[in-house]
Amino acid sequence: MSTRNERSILAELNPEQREAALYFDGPLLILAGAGSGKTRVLTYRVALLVASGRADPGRILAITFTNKAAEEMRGRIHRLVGPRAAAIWISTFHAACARILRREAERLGYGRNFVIYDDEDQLRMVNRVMRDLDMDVKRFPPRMVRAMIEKAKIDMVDAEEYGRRAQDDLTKTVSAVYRSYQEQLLKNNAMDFDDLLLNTIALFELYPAVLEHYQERFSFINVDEYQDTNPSQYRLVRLLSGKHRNLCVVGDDDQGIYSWRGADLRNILEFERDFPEAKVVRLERNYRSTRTILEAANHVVSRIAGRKDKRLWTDREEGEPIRYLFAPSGSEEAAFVASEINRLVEERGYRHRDIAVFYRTNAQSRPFEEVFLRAAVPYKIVGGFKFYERKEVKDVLAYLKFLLNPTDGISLRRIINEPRRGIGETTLAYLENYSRKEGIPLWEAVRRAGEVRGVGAAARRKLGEFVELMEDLSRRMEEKPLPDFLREVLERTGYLEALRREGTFEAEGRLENLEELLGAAAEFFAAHPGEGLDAFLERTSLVAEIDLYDEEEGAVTLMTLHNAKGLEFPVVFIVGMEDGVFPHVRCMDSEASMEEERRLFYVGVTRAKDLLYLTGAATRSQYGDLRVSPESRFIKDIPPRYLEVVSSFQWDREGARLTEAVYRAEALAASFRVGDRVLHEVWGEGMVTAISRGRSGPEITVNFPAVGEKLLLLEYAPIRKVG
DNA sequence: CAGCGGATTATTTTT
DNA sequence: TAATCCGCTG
Repeated sequence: MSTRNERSILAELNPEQREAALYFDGPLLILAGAGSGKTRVLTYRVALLVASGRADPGRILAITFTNKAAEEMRGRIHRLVGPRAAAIWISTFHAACARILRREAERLGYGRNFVIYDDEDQLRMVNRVMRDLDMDVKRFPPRMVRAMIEKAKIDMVDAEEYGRRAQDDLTKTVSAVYRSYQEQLLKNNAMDFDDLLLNTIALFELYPAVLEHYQERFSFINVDEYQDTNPSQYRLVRLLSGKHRNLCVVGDDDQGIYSWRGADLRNILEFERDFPEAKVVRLERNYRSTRTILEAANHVVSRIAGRKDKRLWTDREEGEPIRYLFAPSGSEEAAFVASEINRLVEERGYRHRDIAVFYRTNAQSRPFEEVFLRAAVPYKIVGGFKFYERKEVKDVLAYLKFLLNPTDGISLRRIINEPRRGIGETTLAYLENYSRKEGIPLWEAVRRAGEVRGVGAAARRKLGEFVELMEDLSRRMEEKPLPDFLREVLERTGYLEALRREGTFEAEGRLENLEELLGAAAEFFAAHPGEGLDAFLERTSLVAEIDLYDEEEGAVTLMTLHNAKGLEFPVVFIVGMEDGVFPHVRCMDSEASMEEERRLFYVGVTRAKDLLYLTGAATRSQYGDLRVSPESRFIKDIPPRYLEVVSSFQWDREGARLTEAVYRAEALAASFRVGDRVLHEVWGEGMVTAISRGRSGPEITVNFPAVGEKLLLLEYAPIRKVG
């Protein structure tokens, strides 16, 4: 195994990169524009710390935005310095906190095998708490309450504080739920995502000796994507770096796109105020994009107020113009993208995996999937239906969480009657009531079902069987290798059996997913021998969308713009360029959120190396209705000299054929609204009750007093608007 | 208690 | 449109 010395590592950096990678005396801010080699600098910096002997690998902490980024960085550092890379802490904030809490949580009253609740678990808990408190869930929707609690946590406002600030009915309600929710989580030995950060902060603040231990331990701290850190992450960074102040943050304020999740751009904008002695290095040379793409990107963000001044440059060639199409309809937009992809692959030698399609919201992937299937374009979607959020996967994980931590009532509730074992809502209500009254975990109440009033003989017997099964499985967990144990859980609980019996297409898919889960588990335990079930569960809770992305596959990648951060592709399509879609309607009413949308656009544009396409559609069918939008205002941010406008009728083959017919009907559809009065040649006057999209094109539903409601194909219906 | 079907409702981005 | 919820029935 050959590892690299300091000199050969440095040879691969430009002067600014080298300056940043070699600065080890106190706080350092690296302002790194898109494509400027930011990850490279961070990687090399850590490698240099190790290679030069300046820091023991175990005393370096590197925080990345996703697990995938962490693994990539570890791989790259490994290539530079060899096996020493294994001792470096490289992870996301959440994973690092989870790791610390595994060791220290008992000080806060949690067991060390606490479980991590995801959004869905959280919502269930909020629901349960609200029901217990007899709250009006119509007036205060649990989803909203959950979001408000989450917001409070992001701002580090605890239940106490929230209660003091509560003014109106809504905040008072949320305050009561928040308090009880937090109590329940503790009782269940569970933490939600935000708790991982907040509890770590609490740990450090309550136990100065513990803080000191970790301050000592992490003598070099590096944080990537610093522009997307939130207040609690900021607090953690301040705490950990408080002693040695060897803190290096890397980021780009122009790429801050997570303020809706609590990220605060001030963290990066005011770094120099926080650390007056900080050194600042700017990386402005872009190695990724053509000059056209880069210039366009510069124009997109140049109008944003209060940004750190920087201007990216490149010595790459000018490149081809950005192609822009505003299609008559969503299906034509998709058809254009598909035919263009085919052309790029057949005539210009691009591979499918060189190409990406970005959109604002996950729901926008559908029309592309449909057209890609028809046009035989291989594709894969990042995000959307998340593997670890599928019902069957979550069910099985709930079994494991429960076996590991029987105080976890949310998981128990989830599995106690899944598959159906005749333990219904009524029985559960008795049990939950009992557990609340006695102050014992739900599981304890289940075991004592005999003493619980109201539980009938049949239910009691079924509960007894369930208890026996769980206790037996819990014993087996110790004895068997974990992958085998997983299969045993699936078999003995009857979960697989129930799915097999169902025999539907859907059940088949679920079975396949479970096989995949077993495979993932086997893989995990092979890669991490000696790790337990808790480590596997932690991994499954903290995976991000992008972590599951594999760039080796020969397929076009479809993903949201948010997921695209940090990636690059030779060819990029940004679709749905319409006001209301991108920028999204919900962001158009405030200046701050419009700026964030603009930064999101900037992120998308700067992913492209050689070719960039922007496409939009005048009409789309949405929620069974036809919606009409103007082109995105972002298009006007790009000087026309960089754009080549593609006319709707310009493209060839399938595109052209599709267009003619669809265009007529779509335009027609756009001219009708629900509530319009129309005149039919035969049936006379009627009122439009719906406009929809059928198999053979747009359809219109009209209610005629004479003959009732009729569904008509717009293209052929002999109708016209009256009045 | 489970399953069905009609009604209702939500539609941003995710660690 | 589609996914979820709710209430009714067997």
